[in-house]
Amino acid sequence: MYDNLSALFSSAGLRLTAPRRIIFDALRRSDVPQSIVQLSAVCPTIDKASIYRTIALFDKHSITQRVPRGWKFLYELAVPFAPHHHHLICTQCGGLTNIESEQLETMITDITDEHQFIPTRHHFEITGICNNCK
Amino acid sequence: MYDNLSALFSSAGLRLTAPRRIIFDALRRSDVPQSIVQLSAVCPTIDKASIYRTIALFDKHSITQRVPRGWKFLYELAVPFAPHHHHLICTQCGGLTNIESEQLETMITDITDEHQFIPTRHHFEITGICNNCK
DNA sequence: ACTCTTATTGCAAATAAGTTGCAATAAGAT
DNA sequence: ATCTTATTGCAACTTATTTGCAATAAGAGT
Repeated sequence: MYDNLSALFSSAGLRLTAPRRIIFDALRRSDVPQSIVQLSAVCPTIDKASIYRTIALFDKHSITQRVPRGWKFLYELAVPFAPHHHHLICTQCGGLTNIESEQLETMITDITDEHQFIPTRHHFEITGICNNCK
Repeated sequence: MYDNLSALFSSAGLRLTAPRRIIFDALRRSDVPQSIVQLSAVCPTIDKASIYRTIALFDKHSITQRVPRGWKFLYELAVPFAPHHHHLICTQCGGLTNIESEQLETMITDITDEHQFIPTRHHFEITGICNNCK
């Protein structure tokens, strides 16, 4: 499974080190996006500076993607390490539901075509009250 | 025009003070979302702490909305102080195009209905290369 | 208009978040 | 096995955000 990562890294002149593997695993193990603080707690052997550097690196190479949540960002694995998806966020329980929408993806093409815009990424999320909490 | 604000504030037991008016005006004057640092620069008479407190307040009362940009958040007026819209963001020039999409709004209803979810807000943006930059 | 109550401000200090320089370490190529 | 150099941990540092508190000023009541 690191084959993808390994290839990706070496083609970019980067090394697949223990800290990077640990952080990658922590992200893969979790079913919800993680904050820097959470990652730092889950990976106590790794220095805070390295966590920042690693996330910045992952982000730069699109291994992870930022998820805005409240006043902070969370991080989760991106395609191809996780399926492409979006979030339904419950403001009551904080619960998170992953959604996929073919319709959304085609809509993006419509919009970008209209504006002669070449899309490279997009972000979509809906906030509200989930079924359990209402 | 402050009538809206004024009513909104007093109904929440809040006071429409000079700093709040100044920050509100700064946001309304600008056609693009503003960072805390920018707001602070544009409103030099207002203490940084007050800017944070005011934005937190505006956010809480949905007067403004957060726009994630890079590793930071920007702020812009929300409905009903500005028309509901989304962003096309050019990674080359940093340019920002506002978009509206009826299709998107109806799609949200479809998705939330399916998940028995009550939507209160949503966020959507597309990143890529604009017509001028390609 | 004047007074009173108290929400709000500015200031300064404190805490938290994120960055950087550098010597030591360890990938991965040869 | 050796060598090169990307990467790490550490500590110091800068920047961002929060908090306590006395002074100020909205806005309600008179």
